[in-house]
Amino acid sequence: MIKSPPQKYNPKQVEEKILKLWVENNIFKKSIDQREGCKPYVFLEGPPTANGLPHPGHVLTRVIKDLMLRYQTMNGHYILRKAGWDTHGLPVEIEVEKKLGLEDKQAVEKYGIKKFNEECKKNVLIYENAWVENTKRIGFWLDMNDPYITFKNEYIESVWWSLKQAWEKKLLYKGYKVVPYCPRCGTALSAHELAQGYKAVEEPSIFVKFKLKNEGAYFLAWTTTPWTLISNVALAVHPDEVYIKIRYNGQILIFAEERVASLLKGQEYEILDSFPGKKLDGIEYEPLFDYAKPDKKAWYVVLADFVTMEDGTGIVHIAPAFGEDDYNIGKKYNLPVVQLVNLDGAFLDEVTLWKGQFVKDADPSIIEYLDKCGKLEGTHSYKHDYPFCWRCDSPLLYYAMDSWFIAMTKVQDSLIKNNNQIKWHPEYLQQGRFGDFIRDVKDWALSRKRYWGTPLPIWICNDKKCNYEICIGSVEELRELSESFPDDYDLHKPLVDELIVKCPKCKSSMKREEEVIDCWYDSGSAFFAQWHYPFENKEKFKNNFPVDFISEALDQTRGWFYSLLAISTFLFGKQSYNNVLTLGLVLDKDNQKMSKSKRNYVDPEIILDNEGADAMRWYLFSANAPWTSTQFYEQAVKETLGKFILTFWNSYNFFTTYAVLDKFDPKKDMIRTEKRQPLDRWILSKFNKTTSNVKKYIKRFEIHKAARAVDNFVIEDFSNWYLRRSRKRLWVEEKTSDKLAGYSTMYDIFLGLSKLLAPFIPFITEEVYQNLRTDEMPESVHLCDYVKPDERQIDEKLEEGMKKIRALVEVGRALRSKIGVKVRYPLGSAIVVCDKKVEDSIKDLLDLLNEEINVKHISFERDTSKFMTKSLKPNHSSIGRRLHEKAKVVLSKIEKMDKEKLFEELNTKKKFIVEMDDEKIILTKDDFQVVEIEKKHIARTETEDIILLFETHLTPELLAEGFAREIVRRIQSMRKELNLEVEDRITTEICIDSKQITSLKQWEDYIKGETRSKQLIFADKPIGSLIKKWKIDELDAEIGIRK
RNA sequence: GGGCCUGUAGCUUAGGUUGGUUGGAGCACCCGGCUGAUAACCGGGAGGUCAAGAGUUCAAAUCUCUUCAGGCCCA
Repeated sequence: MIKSPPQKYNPKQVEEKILKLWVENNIFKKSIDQREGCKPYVFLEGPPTANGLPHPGHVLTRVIKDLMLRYQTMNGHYILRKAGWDTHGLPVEIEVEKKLGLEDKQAVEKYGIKKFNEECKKNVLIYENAWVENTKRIGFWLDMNDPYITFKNEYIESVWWSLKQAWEKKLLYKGYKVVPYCPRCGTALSAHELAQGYKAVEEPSIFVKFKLKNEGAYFLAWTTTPWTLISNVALAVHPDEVYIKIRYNGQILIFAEERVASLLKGQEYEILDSFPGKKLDGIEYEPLFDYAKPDKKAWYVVLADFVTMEDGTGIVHIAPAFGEDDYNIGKKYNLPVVQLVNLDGAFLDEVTLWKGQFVKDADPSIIEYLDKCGKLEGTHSYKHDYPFCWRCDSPLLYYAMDSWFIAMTKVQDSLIKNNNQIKWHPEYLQQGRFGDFIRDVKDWALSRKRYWGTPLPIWICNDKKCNYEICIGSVEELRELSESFPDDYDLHKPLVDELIVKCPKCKSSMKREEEVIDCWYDSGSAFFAQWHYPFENKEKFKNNFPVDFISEALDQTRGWFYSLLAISTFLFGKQSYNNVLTLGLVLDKDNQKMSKSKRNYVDPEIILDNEGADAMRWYLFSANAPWTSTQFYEQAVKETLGKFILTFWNSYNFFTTYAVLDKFDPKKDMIRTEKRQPLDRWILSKFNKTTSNVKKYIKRFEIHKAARAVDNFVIEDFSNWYLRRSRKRLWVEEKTSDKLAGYSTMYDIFLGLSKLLAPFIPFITEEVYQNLRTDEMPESVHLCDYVKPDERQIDEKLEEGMKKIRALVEVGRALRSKIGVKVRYPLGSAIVVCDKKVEDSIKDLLDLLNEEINVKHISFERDTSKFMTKSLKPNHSSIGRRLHEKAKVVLSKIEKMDKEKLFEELNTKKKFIVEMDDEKIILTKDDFQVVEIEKKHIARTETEDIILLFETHLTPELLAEGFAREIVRRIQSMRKELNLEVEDRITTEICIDSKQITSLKQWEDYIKGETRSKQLIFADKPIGSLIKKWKIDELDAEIGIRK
């Protein structure tokens, strides 16, 4: 039996009740299990980095995932939803360092790597709990009992297996590469990490003079990093650009011709010589400093294409240890790599003047020194973007370091091919940002010189003669090679480094490469490592690869989306996902990115408590296209709650209130669709159309359009028109078949809506469904099949007619407002002027029009002639052009005349004479325009192809009826004030002018019926439990009512 | 610095592929109405340099270019 829900909707209360219902009845599990054996729709959860609390951005990705998964489940797919946690990486380490007060890597090692990593592991779990709670609260159904966790032995083992695959395919190699390096964190940064830390800075840049070895001339070079000058080994020029030798300020300088104009603007100099850059090849110069003791030939000019003429002098100083271009050119010319900086970013001891100083801090002192030695030509402050460590904010150094790489460049063709198999949403990312990235793919710098991460499983023989290298791909392999491998093991540092591993070749001991790997590799392995493949679940993996659907925010494009594709490409030669939905970022009210430091961050918990998960979800779905950024603030969610969720709830409440009074039983009382009213069939038609649109939109991931389609249906069609027009049907006392038809329709719609909306707003729909379902139906809305549009119920002609009726109501109300007759007073008649086709489409719906605009009678006409008279309007331009200054007088005379008579006169006599003081002016038809005006007591309006006319004269009968309604309305508002139940009966007493009593008596039955009055008494002193004095227009009335 | 995305009323947005009557809604605001319909509903009003500029065209919010602002990514 349908129950009457609480009037007021309390989101938190309802949602918590539903959460409990799901847990107690195991609904989530049932929703998966009941689809076992159905076609899978494979989902892969992008593991959140568990280093902070969930914020609105995470909520967006998680509810979008949930929507798609619930939708696909209801559409009959079998979906596993394994949760995952990304647990490794520098962010975790940084936080633990802060917590333990450890300043740098030395401090970590002193503290003990074992204890440190244990702390990291614990720290990650603290946040996990907050995430689990949030996930549940927003209604994201995800299997969090059996998540994949990147720090687990099984996960690491799978990752090792994949690395061994790379090793065997000769894709894993050790290289020497200039990488952005954070001296504070003691590690190189990956490209994705680097990208997060660029900041605009203003730094000194300097012009430095390098003296030629055999000539009293100087090369003028320019640099923004003075500290690298100490490790300088060469100068680079562009081979094809023109260089000049000039005399300036008493000295001879060499630099690019193109730079002269901007460098020596307005100053005097003498050009001595001019030649292409390649002429300078090999010319030696004197080093600036003598700290470096290079083992190879150094300090000469080299040729390089990367030298630009955009800034500087066209001569670039080369320090191979501190720049990627520098390193590459150094390799080409066999230049020495002079490295005078240690891993903390400080100068080595041999740099006596600055030893131990952080290089960036030494810049000013180096500049001062160069100046003193006369090697400085000038300084110039320079604005550019410089990378900083995204975690600790230290300036990064470009630093030549050994590192392990995966040779992505070797599988580039396959990457491109696989990318083309993926369906990207939005599409432009495929060949745009992502396509560009892989067309210019670089080898993946995999290793990190840190502690908390998947250890790189590469061991090298300690015997220098043997030097054998192995990559271990399983625990079993490691166990076999190592002495006393423990039963209770943890595949992290320090255990992996403490194992005594025997070289399979020479039996000497081996040492592991000490690095851990980039945690992006961890998460990019999820598609196989979540199953501990290939050690377990081979079948499961096979059935779940490639996955059908992943979705994360836009910033993952070159992060997780890339690492997933990169790994599956070199492992399996195939893409690991078929559809990717990229989500826009969540911004604050002012379009700024949410960040902790700006404090523009809304705590989702507050909104969940105040407005609820459904309102939050609906806002996120409907506000914007998923891939565009969305502003998020509480007021926005509040509006969503008021506008959509509460409208839905209140309509539902309206229906159930009456359905309960009448004991409506969906099993017995349903009226067949064909026997219902046009209004019923119309809303069913609209519902089915909406359903079909929703499915169409979701297929294209146009979630916002799907949500807006339902939003419009619920608010405009269902609540504001269907229910509004159905109210009177439910007020009838008896259980008429029309009333039951109304209930049947409302029941159909609410049950349909609960399913249609279940993936979007899972809580309130469940609440509605639970109340409406019969015993034969599934126990939860989330165990139902999704609604399928019923084409037979779509009736285009009916929809067209209703559209016209609604348009007529709109202009009709406007017209009433214009003529100033309140809707309460009925008008005698309305005339609809239209063609036969339109008449046919609306004639069955006229009751609706009638009730809205309150007329006694509606009739059709084909034209307006009966209700209009023709009249004239002077044609100002014709009269003015002919009569000039007299026009004004003529026009004012015409203005005073009876235009209708004028029209007749002009029609019969073809001319019209205006008498002036001294002349007669003849006006003809051309001087007028014919206009039609309404006859007396007729008002006119129109919409598209229909004209609507009102007979506006109010007869005493009409006035009496209107007045009766005035009285009814007062009594109703008093009933409301007394908080009476709808079915309560009352006694009403009225004191009013005797003339009005007569007219009211004609409407006594009506008044009694409408207000459920047993008695209507006209008394001088009304009594009752509520007595009120009213002023109705100019009349005084006093009304008393009592139960 | 480069690539991509976005910019429409105070706020949130539709329309933009396919150029074509007066750029359409909602919230908020003002006036009026209706109400046993709620945080509702209905009618009217005010509010727009469609970010700015230029170009193509008979015609540009829509196409092209430039600039500006915000965002993302890359250096």
